Amino acid sequence: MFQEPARDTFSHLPADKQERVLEAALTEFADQGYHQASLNRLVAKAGIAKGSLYQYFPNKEGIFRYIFQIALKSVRQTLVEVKEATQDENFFIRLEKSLRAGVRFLKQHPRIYSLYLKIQFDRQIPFRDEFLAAVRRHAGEYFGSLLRRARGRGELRPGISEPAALFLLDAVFDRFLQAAALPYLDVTLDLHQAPEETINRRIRELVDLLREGLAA
Amino acid sequence: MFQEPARDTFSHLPADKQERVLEAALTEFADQGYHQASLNRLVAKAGIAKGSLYQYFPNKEGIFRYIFQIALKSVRQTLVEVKEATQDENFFIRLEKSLRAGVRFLKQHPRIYSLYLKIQFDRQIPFRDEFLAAVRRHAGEYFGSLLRRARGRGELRPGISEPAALFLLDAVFDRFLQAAALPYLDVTLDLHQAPEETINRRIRELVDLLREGLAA
DNA sequence: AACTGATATGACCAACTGGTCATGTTTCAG
DNA sequence: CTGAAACATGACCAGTTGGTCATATCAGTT
Repeated sequence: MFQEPARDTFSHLPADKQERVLEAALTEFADQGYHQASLNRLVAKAGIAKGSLYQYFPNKEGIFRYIFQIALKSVRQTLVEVKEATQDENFFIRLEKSLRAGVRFLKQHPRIYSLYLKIQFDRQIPFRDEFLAAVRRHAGEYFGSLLRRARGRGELRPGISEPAALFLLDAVFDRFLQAAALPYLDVTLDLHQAPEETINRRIRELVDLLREGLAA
Repeated sequence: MFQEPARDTFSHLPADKQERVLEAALTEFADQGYHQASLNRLVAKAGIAKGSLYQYFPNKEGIFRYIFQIALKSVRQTLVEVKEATQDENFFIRLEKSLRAGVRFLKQHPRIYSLYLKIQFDRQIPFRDEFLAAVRRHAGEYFGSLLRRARGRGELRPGISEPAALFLLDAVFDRFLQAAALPYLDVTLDLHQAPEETINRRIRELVDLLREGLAA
């Protein structure tokens, strides 16, 4: 899917310089999105010359792709870890733990999460479709795997539509993280910058609703 | 919350000219978002001179605010209509009809919906917080009203957390519309440009999950 | 016809963008 | 010590942006 968008020069750089450039790039893209990101600001932040940037990467898009690859790798790793760590537990417990892991990721990597949101809602990012498809595929595989395992163990109500269930989980999960990351996006949960205890209580309430439903 | 961002001159304009300008502005902002929107393109689309635009509005932000007000009014009206039309029906039926109305709105006003998405994920839109708060408040009041009515009639499982339920509804609703409007945003439902019959089936499946839950 | 205030116009401006490139500087093998 | 390849640099470029303004045109009143 991705060919290497960085030049050899970049990989030969001293590690701390690479780090500085990647840090600056991640910050700039996460703060500004793709189009609004300014390479002039980026090089200033990284403390390198404009020309050097073009020795490391072919163009703006190349930098963006490189950053995105790193971000995606980080997400993938987290998903795998949670999946393995909860392998033998009950489905709804796994949901809770997945949500908690998501919130943790978001606090540890706020810029990666912000980058993801930017991609999601800025059409005309080059290759945006590829990027989004990759992320969604990961999420879909993750929840799909959890769902099938749960069904195999008889933890699910028979006859429910798997695509619908997958959609529901993805929607709630995604929105929960958004609400925890951004103000104004949750109606009444006040998740934004809430203490961990509050967040965990909300997670339990939500999973309870998913498990038992709303109806009397 | 909003003072009038358009100049008198604009309101004195012949209706068809106003229409042309507003059409062009809505299209440009919906397609490009706030920052990416180009006033040069806008005036070209509207068929007016650059200077004229600045006779009608004080600046770019003023145009944006004006467009947003119109869009919000349109959303508000739709919500009120659905609410009144379904007043006496069962809560879960109302949910289904709300979702269907949402999808209908989205097909009829794709640019308004796109505008909303753009606002949601572009920090640094001027007064973005005001805008988002206004939208969320409407959604929250709508679902809150439905929920309280349902509880009053004993249609809800006792003891469920209202904020959590509200969050759940808002999340599913919002994501469902997003999935219907954009490709790549739904994992497996394939709502994007799906025929109405498919969409309605998915709505029923989803509401069923919300009603009865996932657990065996 | 003459005057007047509202409206229309597009050349123009400073600021900024992504990207280039001639010219230095550093590194290191022979 | 020499030479050449790798790397660094920032002035520079064409293009675009939001916004201005002197000037022209129009509509309506006297």
